[in-house]
This record gives sequence, C-alpha cells and structure tokens, in this order.
Amino acid sequence: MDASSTSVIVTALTKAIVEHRLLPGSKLAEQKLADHFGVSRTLVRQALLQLSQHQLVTLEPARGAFVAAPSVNEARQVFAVRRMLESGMARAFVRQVTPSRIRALREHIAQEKRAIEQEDAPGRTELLGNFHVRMAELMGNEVLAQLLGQLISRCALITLMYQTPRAAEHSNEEHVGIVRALAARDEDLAVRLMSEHLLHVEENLTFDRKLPTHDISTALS
Amino acid sequence: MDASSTSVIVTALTKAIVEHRLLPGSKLAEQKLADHFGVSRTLVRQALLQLSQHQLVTLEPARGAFVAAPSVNEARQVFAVRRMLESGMARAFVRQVTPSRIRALREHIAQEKRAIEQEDAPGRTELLGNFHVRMAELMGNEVLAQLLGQLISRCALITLMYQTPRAAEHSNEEHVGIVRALAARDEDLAVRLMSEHLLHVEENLTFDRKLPTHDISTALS
DNA sequence: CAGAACAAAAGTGTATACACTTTTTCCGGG
DNA sequence: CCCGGAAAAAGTGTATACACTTTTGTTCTG
Repeated sequence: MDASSTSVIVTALTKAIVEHRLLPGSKLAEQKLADHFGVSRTLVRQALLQLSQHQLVTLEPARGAFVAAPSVNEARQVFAVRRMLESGMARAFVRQVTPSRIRALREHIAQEKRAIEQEDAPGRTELLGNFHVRMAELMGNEVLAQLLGQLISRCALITLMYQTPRAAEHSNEEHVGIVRALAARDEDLAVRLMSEHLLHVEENLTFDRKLPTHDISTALS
Repeated sequence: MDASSTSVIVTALTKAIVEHRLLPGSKLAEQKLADHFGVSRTLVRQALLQLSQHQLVTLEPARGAFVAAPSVNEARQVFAVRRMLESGMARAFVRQVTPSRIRALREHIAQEKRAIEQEDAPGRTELLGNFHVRMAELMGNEVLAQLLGQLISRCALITLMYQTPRAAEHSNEEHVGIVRALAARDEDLAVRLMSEHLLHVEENLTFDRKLPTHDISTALS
C-alpha cells in the first residue's frame, strides 16, 4: 500500500491552506483537484481523507470537502493544548540542553529574522511555527515533533492574519527570550516564557475577519 | 463525502488491535477484511489509511497493511509526550476544579475497580486508559480529549501485557491519589503524581514479549 | 414578478476492473 | 535432499463505472 502520490497532494493542499491561498470554507471538488494534479479521484479522496484527519479539511456527507473553518472555541482549545504540551517540552529541553542544540535554535531564529525583514509573509509564518517543531526535533522526539507539526498547521489556519509584521517581530523576540532561558538552564523561566509566548500568540487572534472564497485552480498554480 | 461505513471498520479494527486480539505484525489483507465486513476493498483501504495515521497500522508499499509494532524508542517517545501533556493537563484541571468533576472522576475510578475485581482484562485496560481521556473531557477540551485518546490507543498497543492484575491495581491506586490531589487543589502534588504515574506505567513495559500472529477472521468474530 | 416544482447537470459514495508487484508453488539441476 | 528459478496465484495501486444525492437552472403558476 502506497501513499507517495497521495502525499504530494496532501503536501500541496496543506501548504495552500496554511498559507491562506485556499481560504476557510472553500469547496474542494474532487474532480477539479484530480484534473489539477493529473490523477484520478481515488487519490484525491485519499488525500482529502488525510487532511480531514489533520483537521485542515471538513467532510460533509454527500456534499464534499471544504477547507476547515475552526470555531473560536476550537481555536482556544488548540492553544490550550499547545500550552500544556509546550511548557512540558520547554522543561524537558532544559534538562537536556547542549551547546549545539542552542546553536541550532539561534540559527533558526536568525532565519526568522531574515524572513521578517524581507517581508516574506509565507516564509515568516512557516518559520515562526517551525521554531517549536525544531525544538522537538532537537530533543530527538519525532513523535512530539509530528504532533506539534499538526497542531501548528491548525494554528496557522486559525490565526489567519496573525502574520502582521508587528506580531511577527514580537514572536521572534519572544523566541530569543525563550532560547536565552534554555541556554541558562533556567527551567522555570523557560517554562514561563513559553507559556506566555503562546498566550500572546493566542491573544493576537482575529476572529472577526471575513475573507472571500478563492478559486482552487488559481490558488494552487 | 462520508466516513460512516468506514468508521465502523476503523472502530472494530482499533478495538481488536488495542485488545491484542490482533497482534503486532499481523497482516491485514484487504480482500479478507472486505469479505469479513461485507464491503468492497475501497472502504477497507480508507479504514486502513486512517489507522495508519493513528499509528496502529503500518503500510508497506505494494506489500500491504500490518498491525503496527512500535519500537522501544517510539514507545518511550509516546510516553514522554504523555508526561509533558498530562502534567500540564493536571495543572489546568486543578485551576478549574468543581465538585461535580471530582465526583465524575471518582465514579470512573470505582468502575475501574469493579473491572479489576472481576478480572475483566479488556474492560480494565480500556477504563484505565480512559481515566485520562475523561479528565480532558471534563475540562471541556475536546481537542485534548481526542489527542489523548489516540496517544492512549498507541500506548495500549505498546504495553501489551501491562494489564497484569498487579499493575492494573497499582494504576488504579495512583488514580485515586491523583484525584485526591486535584480535589485538594494541590497543583504541584497533582502534577507530580500524574507525572510519576505515567513513569510507573512506562516502567511496566515489557519489550521482550514474543507472541504468535493471530488469524484475522478469528480475531474479529 | 416572485416563488414553487420539476428536469438537467454536477458531484459524491461505493464497487469493480485491470495493470503491476509480491508471494507462493512447482519443477529441474546440482 | 536441497537450492534456484520460472510459472501461477494472490495481493496491492490506480482508474473507471455507476447509482444516488445535491445543486442548478428552467418553466409554470399565482
């Protein structure tokens, strides 16, 4: 059993959704996607099924697939989970700090900064989210990394316009503070900063935004 | 797009895998499953795809689906994630304790006890795992509950023979202690007990067990 | 002109078909 | 007797077919 052709579709759609080229509520018609990717509906359906498990797509019986539009409530729950999980992660990270791990995080933060300065909105959002995944990877816990990756994709879908330059810079600075606490092996400070960081991100949520529904063929090309 | 027929298959297979009626490594042939459930391979494939995302099944290209056999390393990572997540959950729970929530947990523990006394092995394992999901549900965080549910399914697959009467009783007693700390609103104690509880469960892992591969038609009937 | 009712079109849900890969079986050579 | 290899069987991967549902568009009625 294979998922390689399917995963191309999953990746492309995930990227489009997370980068808001496909907006919440957009219809994802199977045949149109199939034509676009040059495969049959079978593979498209597999991909949509996967995306629905990642909560990036909702399936309505006999009506089809739509880009997910998470409720305010769901958004808060996702952030609550992230706070629980990631404060624990910060604590665990402190207990196994190494110079090379700190270096890797600092390099990542530098990349973030470059993306912010160049006003590269999609790259910026991705890097800011990936900071957290990077931490998990550096700890050698792939299970954690994968889980966080999914949660963060959901967050990207949720936050929509979180990626204002101001908020992005703010996040970047908070990352700096977190890494400083990690490097100092200050467990409680690191945990507190991580928790506050996620609270700040959540506070920046803009739930009242209404955006037009895009066409899928333009969004994917 | 529908998943209702598929979800029956997913549920049945999940139950069989978690209860060890289907053992790690067992082949899950599509046509056999299709015959058993009276549907076409299409729906079986959808189900297997979902189960592979839950990490209960591994898919090997052109070779088919097998009940997952998580490595020791993966097992430890899953438990590490649970400790991070659930100590945070315990802390959050304390901050929003109510008498009815404590009552619900105590009732759950009483159920556990009954299952242990009656030596109902599958029910026991399920209830012991569900204690943690129940906490998430009581907090009103469905996202957390769903996530924990998946992690705990993976754990059930991992722990295999964790469900010895002794270990089960031990877990049950620890649940009692955790609820007592929650009721007393002792945040630090609750967090510590939860973390230690999960460490104890992890310590009971038996990685050296070798078990025969069952036949799927007997396991599911 | 607005609205209900029906017909046509489009789209989803499941089954089946078929190409291709892996596994098994069977046979001949060492 | 055992090993290697070819042929057959079984199984997976993708496409397609078809029934059924939803949506759309048109016509008829008040």
